[in-house]
Amino acid sequence: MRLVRAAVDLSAEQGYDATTVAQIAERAGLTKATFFRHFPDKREVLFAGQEEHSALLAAGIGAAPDGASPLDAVSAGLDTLAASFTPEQREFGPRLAEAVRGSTELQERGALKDVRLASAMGTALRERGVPEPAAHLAAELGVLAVKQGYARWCDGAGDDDGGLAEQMRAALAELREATVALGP
Amino acid sequence: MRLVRAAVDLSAEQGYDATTVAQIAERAGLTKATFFRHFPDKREVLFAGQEEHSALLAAGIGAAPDGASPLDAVSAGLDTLAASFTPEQREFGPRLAEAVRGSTELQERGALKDVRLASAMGTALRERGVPEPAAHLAAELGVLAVKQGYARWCDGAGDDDGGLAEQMRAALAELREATVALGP
DNA sequence: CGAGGTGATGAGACCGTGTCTCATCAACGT
DNA sequence: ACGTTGATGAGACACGGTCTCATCACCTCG
Repeated sequence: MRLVRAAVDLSAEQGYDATTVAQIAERAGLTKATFFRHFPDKREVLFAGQEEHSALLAAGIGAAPDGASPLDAVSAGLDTLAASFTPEQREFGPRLAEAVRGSTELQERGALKDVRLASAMGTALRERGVPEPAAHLAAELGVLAVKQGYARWCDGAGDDDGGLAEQMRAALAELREATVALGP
Repeated sequence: MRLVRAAVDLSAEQGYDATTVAQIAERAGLTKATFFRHFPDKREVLFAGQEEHSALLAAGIGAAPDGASPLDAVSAGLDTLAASFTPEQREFGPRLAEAVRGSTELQERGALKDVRLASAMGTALRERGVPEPAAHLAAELGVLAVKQGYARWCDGAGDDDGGLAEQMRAALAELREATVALGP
């Protein structure tokens, strides 16, 4: 979408906060009113399409084999999610991260997206019979794995350290192992 | 603060989204301009004073004995935080929760506050020498313990099931035990 | 007691976000 | 050619949030 590209570019040039919706629309050859027909608010132009991530994670978790442990199910969710990412999104990641770094408004929206992701995973796990607070916990690990795995995938853009799914699964495994170091 | 009371009352009556800053200020006998001299934005009138929570948690974690495990340190942070809560905040909790339930705007701000909390705890743990990703993980457990412990404390308002610190520590212990149920 | 300083407030202009309504225009099938 | 549909533009509007200037109470110092 031209609007997304315009928003990312302008945010890189002047910062997200200093960029107005009118500017974004103008650079895309449109007007403010049209912008809001495509996105419910200004922040969403950079975060659009994340409800789908929740759905994919939940689907993957639900489709995991019956005997799978909670973290196995989460891992299956990660695979399903990772499969939906395109190479284009690998370049978008760092640009978004840079914009978010400079704007509390975007950090806020990002935090909400993460909460929604965790909530979706928790629900999917509970539907598998995982009790609380294990479901909550596994969901939280899942979110951390998604974020860290995605970050590493974006970083290692050239050198192929494996696909996104591998990065996410590796991150989850590390988190799993770290639980034993938490204490008595 | 009269402004806080006015904001909570109006949010309960009409919902937070349908409440304007001018209304809040008017009910408090003030004006819009004065409202923004006390709070940086509309959301903050309901979430004010949470930077202090981060500081208290970090202080408690930093002051934990040298041999303490990461979760022990978190537990010490919970104690320090819990000690700062007043009975008045026990009644405020459910009212805030109700307002948040009806407003994505407030959910967003709440999510950001949680992220900040986790970030502060993670930093304090890293300063104790806890490596990643254990520090991140312990911080996340800490946030869950704070939220769940606080919720239970508010719920059991009349019947004294123990203080806030006990509720938070119990929640943390449950989370700790749940880690073994996550899978291989 | 009066002059000057300080801090909190009010008044109101101003810009950006987000919503809404009405008009325009191209594409489409009939 | 006609009416329909969908995307867009134009502009009014309410609200959030910032800023400047004026007012007023209070306090201190001479």
